[in-house]
Amino acid sequence: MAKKRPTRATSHDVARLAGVSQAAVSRAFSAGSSISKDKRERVLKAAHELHYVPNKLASSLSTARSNMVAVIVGNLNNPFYSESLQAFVTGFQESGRQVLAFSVTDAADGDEVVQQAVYYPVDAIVVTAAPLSSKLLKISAGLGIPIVMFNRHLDSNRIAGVHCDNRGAGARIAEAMHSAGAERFLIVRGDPEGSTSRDRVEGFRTYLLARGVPPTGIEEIDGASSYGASRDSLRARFRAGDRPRPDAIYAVSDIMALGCLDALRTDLGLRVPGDVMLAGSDGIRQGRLSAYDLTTIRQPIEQMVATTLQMLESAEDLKNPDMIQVLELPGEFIPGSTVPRPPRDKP
Amino acid sequence: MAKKRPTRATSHDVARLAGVSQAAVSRAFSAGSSISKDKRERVLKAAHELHYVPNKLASSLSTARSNMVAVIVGNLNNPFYSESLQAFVTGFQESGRQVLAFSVTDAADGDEVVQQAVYYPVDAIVVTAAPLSSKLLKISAGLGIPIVMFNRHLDSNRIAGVHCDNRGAGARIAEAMHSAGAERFLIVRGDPEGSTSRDRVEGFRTYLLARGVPPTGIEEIDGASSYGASRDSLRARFRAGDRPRPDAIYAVSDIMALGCLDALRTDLGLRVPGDVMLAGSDGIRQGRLSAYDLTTIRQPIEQMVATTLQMLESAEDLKNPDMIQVLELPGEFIPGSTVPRPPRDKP
DNA sequence: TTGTACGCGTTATCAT
DNA sequence: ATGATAACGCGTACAA
Repeated sequence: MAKKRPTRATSHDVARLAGVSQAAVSRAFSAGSSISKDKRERVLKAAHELHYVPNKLASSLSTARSNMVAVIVGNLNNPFYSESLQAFVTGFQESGRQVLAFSVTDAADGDEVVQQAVYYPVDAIVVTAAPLSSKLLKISAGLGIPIVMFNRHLDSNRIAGVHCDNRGAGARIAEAMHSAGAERFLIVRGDPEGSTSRDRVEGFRTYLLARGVPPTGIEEIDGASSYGASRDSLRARFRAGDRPRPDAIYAVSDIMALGCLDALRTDLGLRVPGDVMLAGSDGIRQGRLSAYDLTTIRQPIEQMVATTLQMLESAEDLKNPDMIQVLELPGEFIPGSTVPRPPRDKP
Repeated sequence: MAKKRPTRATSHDVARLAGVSQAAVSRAFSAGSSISKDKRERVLKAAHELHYVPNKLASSLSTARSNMVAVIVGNLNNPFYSESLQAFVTGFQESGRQVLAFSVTDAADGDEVVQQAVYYPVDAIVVTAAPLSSKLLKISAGLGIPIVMFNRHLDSNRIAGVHCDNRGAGARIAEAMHSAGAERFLIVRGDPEGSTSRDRVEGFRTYLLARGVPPTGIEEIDGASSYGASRDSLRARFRAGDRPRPDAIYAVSDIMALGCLDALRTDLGLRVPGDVMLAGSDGIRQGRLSAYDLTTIRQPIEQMVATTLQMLESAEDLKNPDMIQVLELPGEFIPGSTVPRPPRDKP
């Protein structure tokens, strides 16, 4: 009995068995290269026998294309991120590329994670989380790895990216609440470092101030971008009797809004929107479930991912400072049942 | 002005700049190799200047360890999968390994996806989805890549794996419902090819039949492992007036159970558990939200992932047929409010 | 079409 | 401690 060889078969092994050159094996496996039909078949047969599959890592050494893309996401327990990752994995898989997944939970270690990613000669990096401006710039310039920011952007606009009109989203929510008669507003903010939370808060505030709402009428608490933290801190805020309660709450992301909703209804026994109105932003599936039916602004994830993929197709553009584009897509207002709707027609 | 070089710096470039040999550069970057302190510093300085980082792909070519692990998940829109993936990415990241993520949505293309994964010389493959028995066996044997099945198992037990006691889970749910007085049962099944759904259904049925429930008292419909499909098909079943309605529903996974819950309460206006009782399995976060409070059996994801990681540590064992272990962990009964609870004390 | 020979960027072995 | 030099597995010019 032959001893089992511990290492996998190489193209040389196949070549030897098939009685051809190693180059022939390589050709047999690359579509559209000149090789006679019967020779290819002989090679494939031998390959099958040895359980041979080409080693993509080795091939990427010579071609300088790894066909791998690093995707850096935040906490996957936030459905927005897992929905995005799903879209990316599917999308890349279709174009024959693989996703090397990285998760950054603590904002702190964001840079370190990017560092890890860069050790692999990935064809591109997609960043959907982490506040890593300076480092990113250096990498993009120094290593020559194209970077696309998804749902994030830098003020400088020096890195390509796709994101939603978050200022507009905040403003639209403010409008809905204001026109529904709200007067005392509470913002539950997410990561203050992230552009997403910042922009939404800013859009919300700006709209209200322009409508004459006094600055003291807009309060702000922290929700740490999570369901649990939001639920806890909103409950605490409402139980602290020292200040008047808000009548409208804008949680900067849906997952936080759901925490707030459960705090209001379950923990505090309030009616939404009867006692308080509430809205979020993102448009995650969970918010659409009938038990919640959250009023929100939906991010067009599919379209955003598709756009990202397109940007990466023309990767050369990403290295040319003049061709860098930062795309801002509009969000879609989803009128749920947590903010009173305006009457249909004016009589 | 120097022209920007398009390719990334290599150890040779650094060596040249620092005036040392290429080997010295390699040593400077590998901890614990013999190199003088000042030489290392000189190298690191030069490396920093050139934005040099070691290319892990090239290194894995010589070390035969890629430090990459393929994780094949099902649809990430099922929270159970995204929670698992989150745990894997975090866990692997901590031990310096990277996750190459693959998603298989159609059960059909499962084998093809595995094929893709194998092109990369990953150190291991974790399969959390896909019904790919024969192919997997061949790969594990032929390529010598360790495989661990997560939340899945083959009848043959010839591939290492970790999963929950799904038969026990089904039985436990059956017990809760039966002792709460249910008489007509409905099973909403998931992927009939997957061992998970199959085992849970079997455990549920077996328990009831043993308690004298007639086979005609146990109905079965398809939920396609998704929220939407379950909601739709349960609604359809209840609106078809030709058969008596069940008084207990076991949806084989939580995400499906939530679909059923919304169908019952929102679409059909029924009370749960007043009119019908309902339970799921998995223990996803979403089910714990107060708007649902689903009765379920929780899978110990963290523990399952930790065990998987441990198995991979001793990768040699996975190649030795005698050392392959298939671990079955108990699930935890979570008494929610969708199945009536038994009275606390017997008088 | 086919084979030879070299390069991709690292690690590892061997002298020194 | 240090520097040549040989793998690692594959693409690909080049010559035949």
